[in-house]
Amino acid sequence: MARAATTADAFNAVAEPRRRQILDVLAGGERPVNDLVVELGLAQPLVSKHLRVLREVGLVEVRDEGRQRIYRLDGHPLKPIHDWVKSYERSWSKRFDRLDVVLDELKQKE
Amino acid sequence: MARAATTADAFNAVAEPRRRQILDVLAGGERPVNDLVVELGLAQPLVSKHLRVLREVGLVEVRDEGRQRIYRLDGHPLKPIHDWVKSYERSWSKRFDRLDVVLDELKQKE
DNA sequence: TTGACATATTCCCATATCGGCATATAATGG
DNA sequence: CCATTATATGCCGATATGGGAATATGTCAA
Repeated sequence: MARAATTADAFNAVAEPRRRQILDVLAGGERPVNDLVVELGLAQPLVSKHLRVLREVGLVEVRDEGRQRIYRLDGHPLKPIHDWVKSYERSWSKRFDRLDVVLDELKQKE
Repeated sequence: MARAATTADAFNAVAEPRRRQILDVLAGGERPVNDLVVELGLAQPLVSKHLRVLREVGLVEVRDEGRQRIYRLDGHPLKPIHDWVKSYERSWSKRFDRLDVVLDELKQKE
């Protein structure tokens, strides 16, 4: 056995910076491939490949329009990431730090 | 040029399921390596390697205690992930769907 | 010191990945 | 049909990766 496939889920799809860039552009509205190529300054085949990965995990959808293919964002697959990360929010949030202090004090008084 | 390093940031560190498992266990409190080995049922060297990646991105910290090394969670590096993903929340949240409807209606009335 | 325990590191393999280049496929305009 | 435009795919090379096995390092206990 060897390395496990990594492009098979949203966590991995999004771990690649260029794919996040693509999503960030698409967040501003749907785009044909060439717009992405221009905006990101990447080679066209590279963009197509990244789009493929994003498609396979459901983060983008395509629609044919003449000879163009319009890509649109679908953020649903990001929800599991959001949920997982959110459970660690106490680690960095000042709000939670203060809450911990209060809870500790309460515990002292018991 | 070729493949870019992927274990160098939190996005990638966390893209590996077993590393998320490790963090999930550590979320319950600090642990020596062997506890992780037992709880996750992984080979010890493998756990040490994953811990190394997590250490390098700052997601865990170590403390020596006798012949054990106690690992502790530090969630701070997760904040950028949280922030990035959060900006896509409208994509899946029903709340935001309803907000969009309201905003569209307001726009109609102008 | 010696031996047992706890952890990290090294070497190796199989494979997944990103990027470049060339090429295939597909739709359109003439 | 042909040329052009738009996109996807295939192949290749370099390298990163996860896991296994063996071994190194480090610490304590007797």
